[in-house]
Amino acid sequence: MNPVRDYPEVWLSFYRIVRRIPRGRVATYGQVALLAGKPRSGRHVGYALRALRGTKHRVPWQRVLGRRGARHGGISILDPMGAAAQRALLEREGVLFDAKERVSLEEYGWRPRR
DNA sequence: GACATGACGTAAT
DNA sequence: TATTACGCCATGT
Repeated sequence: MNPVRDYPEVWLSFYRIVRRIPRGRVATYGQVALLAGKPRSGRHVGYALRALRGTKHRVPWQRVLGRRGARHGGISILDPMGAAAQRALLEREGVLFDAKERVSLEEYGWRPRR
């Protein structure tokens, strides 16, 4: 069975959005939720992405960050190993973190048209 | 159905 | 800028 296909439809809509985030750019959970038509379901984007651990998929989950302020994003994964993995993946595609473990959304934020 | 949980976000302090 | 408080809502129990 396909581990992704069998997830709830809401989650699939999140995955569709996340797949559109280009290499080297990042989005926030709230942004993904908004684009998926669920303005106040940012938390659930995290749920959906967490469910991908250890599965075969093509979802660039590392490009989704939590809001750390008006212009910054940061890792929200609770598991330290997962957090380190996310940072490593992002740095490998050119996304740099500042001294406070934050990413500038001005610089790396994904700004989709429509 | 009630209740707790959580990879969130915003406003208030 | 940092911390706290609270709203939100799909899932799992």
